[in-house]
Amino acid sequence: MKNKIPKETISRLFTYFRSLLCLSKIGKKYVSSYNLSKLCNVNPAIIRKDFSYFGDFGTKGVGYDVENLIDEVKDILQLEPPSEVALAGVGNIGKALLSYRGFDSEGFKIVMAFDNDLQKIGKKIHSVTIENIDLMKKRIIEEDIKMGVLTVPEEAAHNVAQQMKDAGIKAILSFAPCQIVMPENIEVTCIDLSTELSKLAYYSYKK
Amino acid sequence: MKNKIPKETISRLFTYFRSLLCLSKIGKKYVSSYNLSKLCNVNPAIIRKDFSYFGDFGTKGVGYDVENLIDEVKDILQLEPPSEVALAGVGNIGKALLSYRGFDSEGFKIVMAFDNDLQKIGKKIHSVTIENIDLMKKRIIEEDIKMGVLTVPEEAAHNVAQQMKDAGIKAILSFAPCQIVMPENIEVTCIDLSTELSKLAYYSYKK
DNA sequence: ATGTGTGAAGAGCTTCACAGCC
DNA sequence: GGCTGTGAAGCTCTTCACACAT
Repeated sequence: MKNKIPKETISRLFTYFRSLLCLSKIGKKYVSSYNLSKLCNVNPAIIRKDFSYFGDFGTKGVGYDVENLIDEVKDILQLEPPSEVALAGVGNIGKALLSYRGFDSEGFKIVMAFDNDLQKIGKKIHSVTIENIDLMKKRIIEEDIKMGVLTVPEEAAHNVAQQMKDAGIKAILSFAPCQIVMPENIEVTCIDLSTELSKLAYYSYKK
Repeated sequence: MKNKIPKETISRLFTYFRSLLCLSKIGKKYVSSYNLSKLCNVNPAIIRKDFSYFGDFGTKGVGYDVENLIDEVKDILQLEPPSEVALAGVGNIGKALLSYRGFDSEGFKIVMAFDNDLQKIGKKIHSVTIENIDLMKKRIIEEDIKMGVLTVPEEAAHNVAQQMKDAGIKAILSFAPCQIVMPENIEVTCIDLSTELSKLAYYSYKK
């Protein structure tokens, strides 16, 4: 039962979680893998297998208890307490992330933000005050933050990532359109918006 | 040689493309799969296999001709001419995408943008004038646009996606934190920024 | 009758390792 | 010697199909 868990499984658990919250909101008590599959666009057998990695959450002939499943998933994904995150670069994407609500239930919280633009420093977005990026390393160490978001321009990306590393950050989500090279022990995810668009263009041609 | 091509291969080609442009910029004439692997963080054997799906681009004992490979990849990914894209929702993420440069070489071009905020309508961002979203369907049909980007709030997402579908859009990139349900023949990619952050939090705990 | 949990089969992708060419 | 291109092996994830519980 505690075999290797595919990392796709983890990704899908987030999707299930979203759909389960919706079901909970409309008062659904039980859901079958089949019904969940329609909401999430995932094969029912996969859904059952995904959950079965972590335990026997369902009842045969009935399905899964929505509230109970929500709690189990929360637990698996360790959504509580939320991780504290530092954000560098308050441009458009940075602002979008800072302004995003509903983070409470999502397992993390942006608690500090940095920029090098004096116009921006001191301003407040959703209860986070923008600080001078020169102080970033010090502040991250002070507050013992372990996750960073990189929303700075490409030319600054490597430098800022390096500072995050030096400050003891263990995971970085980057939106810079370039590879961020970090040692093995630091988890890095790069989301390149333009590449995502290009990919989509490619796939839409194929139809 | 023209077997099934893994979709991961396509994703990686975009990564290679980025690195190849860098190599070209610094005047590198040839690159081996090994050197490219260090830039892209991908196993050299995979790189060779990825290219081999499309032809014999390399020279044994030498490597790949950078300029030639760039052209081949451009061709494979059909980056030219760029696809025209319509964007709905000029919030922070919408603005970020509109402001993003370097799209020329990337296979697409945002040619129209829509919002329902009268304050925004008529304003111009990077040569694109924001139009009233009520006119979206008509305008997309007029200009025969086939790709759409959804950067509207969650509550508007389904409605706007539906309008795009009705206007004949074939591919949608959505940043709304919810599943967008579309018929099989419409390609949909959802990027949920908060889920990406949560995933990263999960993986960083595991270290 | 309905729907989970799961071993086994199948599909898809990666890695190995080496022949062949420069 | 150096490096590609590729069959074969290995691995991982998905799908099937059915026993079993309600």
